[in-house]
Amino acid sequence: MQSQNISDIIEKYLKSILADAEHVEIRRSEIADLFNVVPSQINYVIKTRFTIQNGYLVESKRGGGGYIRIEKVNLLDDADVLDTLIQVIGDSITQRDAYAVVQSLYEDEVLNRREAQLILVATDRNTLGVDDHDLENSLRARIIIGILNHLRYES
Amino acid sequence: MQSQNISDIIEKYLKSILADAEHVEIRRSEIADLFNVVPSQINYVIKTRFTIQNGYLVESKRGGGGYIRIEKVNLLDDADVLDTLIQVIGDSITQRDAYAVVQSLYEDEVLNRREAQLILVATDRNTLGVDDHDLENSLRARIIIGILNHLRYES
DNA sequence: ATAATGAAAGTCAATATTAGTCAAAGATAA
DNA sequence: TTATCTTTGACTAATATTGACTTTCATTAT
Repeated sequence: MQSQNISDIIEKYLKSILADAEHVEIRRSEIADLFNVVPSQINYVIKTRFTIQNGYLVESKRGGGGYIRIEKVNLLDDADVLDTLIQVIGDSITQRDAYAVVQSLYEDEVLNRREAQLILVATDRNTLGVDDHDLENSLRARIIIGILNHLRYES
Repeated sequence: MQSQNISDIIEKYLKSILADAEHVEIRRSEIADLFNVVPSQINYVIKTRFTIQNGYLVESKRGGGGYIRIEKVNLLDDADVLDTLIQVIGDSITQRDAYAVVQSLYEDEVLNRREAQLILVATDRNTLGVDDHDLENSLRARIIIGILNHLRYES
């Protein structure tokens, strides 16, 4: 019923491998062949679904023996998660990236489910309801960063 | 009582599916074709008949493989209290009044301390950081109302 | 060594495929 | 009649797909 588009299916495939392994290493053209899409669609999937906001690191190499390697990283392992995230957010963030950030915080148990939902609602496009996109994205960044900064001062 | 208009019929159709399933996931154009109406009429039906006040959550995605998904949720007992608050807030609220609203929700145990703090941070004048006071107050109203609407149901 | 070749992956913009918005026109009810 | 609800469609926005062109790297030939 769901995931009718190929990108979602490829995403699930890669994540199913990552569920059992530390990382995935693919040959772009092989995955493209496997799902009958053009190679550059793999880049699209990675760019939209395996960002650092989502908690993934991607590295690759071109030329003979080239590869794309995707690794799931745990933000809590970093010296300071919140600082890292705040840097990544900067002064503007899209709803999609915000979702990824909040999801990562939930997975790392910085936020519980209810808190994560609250933040997503507060920063939802429709909630903010401003027509200027730049303003919307900067408000979202301010709200999330405000909350992240608050989290570091409470027990 | 006869309710012979198409919007009512589409409403009944969707609700009959929801009687047996947790949620419905449709392709807008398919339903529009099925009932011989323009696609945007589906939006009209959803907007007028599947509101959160009636206990429905709606989410959608555009682009290839896009969909509209309607989910029936359980409304909580607090729902009418929330209605009252939403009315009181209207389309603008000062930081001081917002504090009072959040405080009372905390006292009524609708929110715990951490959640209350989150909301106050998200709607704080410095967090929002807009110069225009009217805009600030209306953003604050939208955020709090968005959250109150979210608190209506069990997720 | 250096140059040429081929085998990868990357970029980007055009196109395709959905859903959303809004306001005008039409229909119905009060 | 008038107010509200419904229907329609033109326009907008978001997301996905595709392919031509570019860049990088390893290997082979000179």
